[in-house]
Amino acid sequence: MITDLFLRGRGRERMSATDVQALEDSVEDVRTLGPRQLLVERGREVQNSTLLLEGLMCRYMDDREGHRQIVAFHVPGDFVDLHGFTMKRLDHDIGTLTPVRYGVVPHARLTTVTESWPRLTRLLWFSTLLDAAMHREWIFRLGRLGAEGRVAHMFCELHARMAMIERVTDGSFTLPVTQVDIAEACGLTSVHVNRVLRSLRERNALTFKGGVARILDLKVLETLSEFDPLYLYGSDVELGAG
Amino acid sequence: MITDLFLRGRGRERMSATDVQALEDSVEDVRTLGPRQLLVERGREVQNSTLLLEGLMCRYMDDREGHRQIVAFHVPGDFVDLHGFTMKRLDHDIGTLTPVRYGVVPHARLTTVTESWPRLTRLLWFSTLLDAAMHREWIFRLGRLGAEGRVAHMFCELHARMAMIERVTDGSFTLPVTQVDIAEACGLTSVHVNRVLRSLRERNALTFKGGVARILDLKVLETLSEFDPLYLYGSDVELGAG
DNA sequence: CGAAGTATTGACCCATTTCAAAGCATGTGG
DNA sequence: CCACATGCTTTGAAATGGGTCAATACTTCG
Repeated sequence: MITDLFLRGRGRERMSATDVQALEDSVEDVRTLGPRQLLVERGREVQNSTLLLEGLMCRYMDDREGHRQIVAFHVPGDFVDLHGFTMKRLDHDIGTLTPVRYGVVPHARLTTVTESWPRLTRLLWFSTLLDAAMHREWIFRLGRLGAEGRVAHMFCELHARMAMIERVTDGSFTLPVTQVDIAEACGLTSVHVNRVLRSLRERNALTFKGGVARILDLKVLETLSEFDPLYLYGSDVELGAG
Repeated sequence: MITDLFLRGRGRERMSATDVQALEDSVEDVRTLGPRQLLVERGREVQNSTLLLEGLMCRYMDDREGHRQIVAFHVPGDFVDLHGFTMKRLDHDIGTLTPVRYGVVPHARLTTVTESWPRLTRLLWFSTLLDAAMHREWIFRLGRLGAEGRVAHMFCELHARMAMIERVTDGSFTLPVTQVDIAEACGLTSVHVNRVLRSLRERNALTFKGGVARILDLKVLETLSEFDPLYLYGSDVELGAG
């Protein structure tokens, strides 16, 4: 099943067989792309949405001097640009961090879904709102946390998301990003990220080396970052009849 | 028409008469609430969504020590917690800044909308994605802009949104918030907001006094904040057949 | 008139940035 | 298999933007 990881742990389990089938049928094609490639460019009109199957992607905005702000990370199972379905043009770029495999979902098929499968429609809608909830959490961490809290928060969130798709073994997971990427997500400089990572290592809270993150003390990380995973689950999805 | 301001300038104009009617019919009741009141509490289950008709509201998250991060402002015409429809429990609080008048929209009626009015459904979905686009812009401003840029950005955004609902006269609009509120939205202290406002005044860019904002030089504000209103319009809303 | 919230200003402090240099992998071509 | 380039990480020293603390003034409202 191509869509196996979509909303894993957050409503997928309660999808009806017909809804699962309708979702599967919406995927027209599966493609691959290399690392550090641009998939969708800001302002360009889009006709398809992208279901990430394997690899890491991110969404970002560059400022006038080319400084980058990453606004979201995406892991397998994420509908990376489902918002493009109703927005048509995006306000940001979307690129790969690693080599990826992804499903192509034409907007025409999504229109059909909204016309025939109201319950699946609400679930797709819900999945875009989970992204919005993550955005809010990022606003909080940038607005209210210091450097250690921000970095800790990023690792807490990715740890939780990776765990949902069974990508965590023994507190470790592959995260093939650089310290520059972390800086661009946390609103810091890479120099300072380096110092923060050292400090977290010295606290025995976290190691990050060679693209592998190992959580040593989740409690400490959660305390530092005031992390509460509630926002990742959206508590109860209302599937309802339909 | 109660829903007159909903998506004004961003797709409302192209709604069919039946869609407008269906939206009107979804409003069960109109209520009022005083200033600085909590309307929806984080984690509490919600059964209705709120269409703001008059006044100002905001959404916010408090940290462990009670420091507040505002994650969104809402002006008349905004569906403040439409995301509650599929999320059921919110990850943040919602409160009023001024006295407000608002429409109550039961989720049961929204379920009916998704079952009978796919085009209206897509439009409602789109409106929640506009909020997400604003979130991303806030992430950018907190992650990449200095204090002046952040405050300038906030005023640029509110100016544009107020203009869409015809609340701007001669570059001025009512914005009954304190410097503390601005600080809580921009990730600054109120002391520093005060200094930034003085600096913007001395640049002849903006005055903010007694709850009234007057834009003196939008160009300067836009340059300082790298503001581009693209994200507020979503350019073309895909209404499609329906 | 007094109280409480809000705005303003000054002085000092510190977290993070900036600038600069060096160390370490990784990969490519000769 | 070495030479060299490139990109990532690490560390140090100096500079700075914004925070913190503290005092005073202004406004609104009971």
